[in-house]
Amino acid sequence: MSINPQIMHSAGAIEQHYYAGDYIFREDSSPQYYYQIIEGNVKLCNFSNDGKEFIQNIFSGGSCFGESMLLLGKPYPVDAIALTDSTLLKINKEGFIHLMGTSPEIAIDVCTALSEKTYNKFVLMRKIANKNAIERLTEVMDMMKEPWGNKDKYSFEVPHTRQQLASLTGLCVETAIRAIKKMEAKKVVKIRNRKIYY
DNA sequence: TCATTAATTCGCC
DNA sequence: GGCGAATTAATGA
Repeated sequence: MSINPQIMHSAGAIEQHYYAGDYIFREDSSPQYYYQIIEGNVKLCNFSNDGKEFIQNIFSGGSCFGESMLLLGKPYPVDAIALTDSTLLKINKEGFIHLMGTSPEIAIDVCTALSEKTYNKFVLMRKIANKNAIERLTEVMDMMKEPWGNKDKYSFEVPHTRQQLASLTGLCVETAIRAIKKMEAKKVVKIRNRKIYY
């Protein structure tokens, strides 16, 4: 669910390239753009004072982000960081509002994308609360696997490091690793070359 | 290829 | 469960 890149271009959107680790925007800064990913992966996250991070969300090609804060006019509550080298399409507030005004389809697409993210957030929050490490990781992997066509066991290679999985679930790395090993023993996942298959 | 850095794992408390 | 150290993989010169 995202806006046709050509339409965005004609409305004044610009492409911007980011290298892995680059900040796209920072917490507390003021929202300027609607972003759509052409290529690459982006995470939205927070860092606590002691340096630990909590990943709110990870987006890949075709996804968009920043729309909720753009219209709200409040400072960003998260950092956005490129996980891989990424190309993004961004459009400023005026252009974005204009686009929404010219086409009901686009407005609906944007709303749908936003709803989807909100929905996933709710699901994830509910699953992550009050559960042990194994269950949290299972839920996160379920959500990541869902858009993947192949539902077979072990068909899905988890595209994140253990660090990232831990940051997504609010666990520490060691706990995540221990849980993943138990999951392997229970035949929930398979590990090959440190890659996790679910 | 070697050196540096990041990720993972393990032992210990 | 968390800390520090050891091991392994990835990255860059």
